[in-house]
Amino acid sequence: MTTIRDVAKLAGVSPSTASRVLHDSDMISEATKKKVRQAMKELDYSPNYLAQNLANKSNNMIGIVLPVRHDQPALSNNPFFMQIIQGIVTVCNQRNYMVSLATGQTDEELITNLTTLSKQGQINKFIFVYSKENDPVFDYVQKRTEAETIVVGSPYAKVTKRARYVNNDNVQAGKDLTNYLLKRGYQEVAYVYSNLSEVVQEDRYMGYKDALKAKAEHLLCLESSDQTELVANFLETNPEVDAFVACDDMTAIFLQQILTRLGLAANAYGLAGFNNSLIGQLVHPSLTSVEIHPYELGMEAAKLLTQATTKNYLLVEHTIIKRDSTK
Amino acid sequence: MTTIRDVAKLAGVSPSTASRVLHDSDMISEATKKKVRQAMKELDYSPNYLAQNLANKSNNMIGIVLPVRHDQPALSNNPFFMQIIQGIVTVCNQRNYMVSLATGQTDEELITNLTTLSKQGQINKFIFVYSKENDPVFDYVQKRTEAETIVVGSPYAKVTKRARYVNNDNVQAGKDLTNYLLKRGYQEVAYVYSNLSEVVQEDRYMGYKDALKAKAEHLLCLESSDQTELVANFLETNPEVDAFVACDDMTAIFLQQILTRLGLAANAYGLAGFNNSLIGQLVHPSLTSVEIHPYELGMEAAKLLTQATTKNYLLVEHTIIKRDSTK
DNA sequence: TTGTAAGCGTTATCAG
DNA sequence: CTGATAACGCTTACAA
Repeated sequence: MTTIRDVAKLAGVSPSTASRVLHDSDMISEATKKKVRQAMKELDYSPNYLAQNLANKSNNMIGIVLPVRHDQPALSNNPFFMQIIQGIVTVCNQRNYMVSLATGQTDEELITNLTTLSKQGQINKFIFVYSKENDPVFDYVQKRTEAETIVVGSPYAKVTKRARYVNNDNVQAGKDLTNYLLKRGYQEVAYVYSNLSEVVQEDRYMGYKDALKAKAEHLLCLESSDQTELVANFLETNPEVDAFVACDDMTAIFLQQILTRLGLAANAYGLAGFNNSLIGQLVHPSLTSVEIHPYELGMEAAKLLTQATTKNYLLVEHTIIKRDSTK
Repeated sequence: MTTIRDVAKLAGVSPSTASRVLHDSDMISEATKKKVRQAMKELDYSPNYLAQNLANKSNNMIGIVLPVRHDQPALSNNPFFMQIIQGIVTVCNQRNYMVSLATGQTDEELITNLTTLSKQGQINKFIFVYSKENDPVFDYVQKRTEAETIVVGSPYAKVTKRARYVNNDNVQAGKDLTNYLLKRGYQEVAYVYSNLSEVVQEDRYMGYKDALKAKAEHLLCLESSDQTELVANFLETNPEVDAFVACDDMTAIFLQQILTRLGLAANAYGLAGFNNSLIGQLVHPSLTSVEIHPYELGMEAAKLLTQATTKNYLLVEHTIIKRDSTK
């Protein structure tokens, strides 16, 4: 391992000078900067973060908090962890931050792990990649630690300087998607959800309602692709409906399967979902969906933590991906 | 932040003694151990890893290598990243290892990031959570670094002490699943795949073939739920087929959709997949599938790296989850 | 069995 | 502008 002393020696300067060059201090002459940088290159030097952090009492680590293992809702609510994480990691790598992970089997275990991470003085910046109501883990971090926190997802708690959010504008997305269907010529659009008590589904529903204006609302609650009867009844009671906005792609696909099973043609109804999941692209007819850009969500969350900023609530754009399921 | 000096002072010993107690050295008397531990408890002390690692020139960090962002195949091949990662993190947290992440937009960027991590002397243990043929990133780590590596997935390269694997026995799983269908009374089982050049699909196919023994093989290549014609033709040419083993749940679901579209009853054919994906449970009829225990895969990978062991190839058990799609 | 002191690689303070 | 020196928190010879 080559250290900053080696660099200094080769460049014929003192370690402190070399250190200053490393940080591009403006109290160093261009001449020596050149010399030192040359030496760094020759020795293929890269600084030791452990030592840097120890000396600085700083730390360039951010912790990603994953949902606990058995938290099915949190896990399935958000099929984009990987992409969010990739976004976070990309930004952090660029900015020379290390990314560490924390999770556990249970809330208690996760809290213990987070405490350890935070007490060791290693990490005082966390990104929660899930968002859920009354999360004891989140509450703990807020109350018992000094850590700065970003949540990716819908805010359940109050937004503060120490608890900031990166999210999509789900209300707007719901509105946009519904309007898109209306513009495509569909007359009566229904909203399909699985659990309205989830903020995301609720937000998208608000947007849907908003887009309808004078038009009548049609609501269908669908939890699996088993519920053929339920859908048949719905179609009978709501014969005017000619399109569906589903709260997510999975729900949309369940509906699609049921419609097929009911013997309806592929394009009998307009159908659109959210999240632009892989499976939605491959299904027949391929599903129009709202891309929510999870990668960008992750990037923004990481940026918020790695730079001075006043923002504490940040919205990431969405995009409607038009496919065959909407005429 | 409370340091080991604080502990030592409170316990009335020297820092080195306190340090020794921290590591349960056997050259310290039980009496002083007790005193020191008491002090640690009182002060709620926990050691600073940065300092420990710096002093030790050791490092208790392992790096998880994610596929690069645009590597769709690697990403969709493996819908279990999150669970694998949770397994890894759980074990590492228990054993006081930190987990760090690396990824990038491109192979080059990822390689740069890994080099940095490794040169800084921070990390010399990596877990690749994806496995792919001729991966330049993997090759780089093998050839240019001293790092120990574990790959979760099918080995593409030679297994060595420095490149170890944790995987399922996919051949056996293919065999087991096919045999299960045969035992259920299905007579002629077909294998459905999307790309046989992927080791996983190929392995499962080998197992399928193995289970058939005297029986005839039937192969169907299906890439999306669009291909209604293709399936109709297949059924015509292979009228004796009464069940399908699909290379994964997604493929199974595509087939299920097409069969429905062809007007066939839900249980006209037996159908089973692999991976026990969420969507397979919710689909109608719910899908029999092989659970491959990704969480355990992650745990085993982490164990391999955090304890002395001679094993360099480890198989994790699979389980057939029986649902409605197989009578 | 315990304490002293040097050192891990870096940075910050203070002199020059 | 640059260089010595002490310090970050911990470990480990070496000494006692």
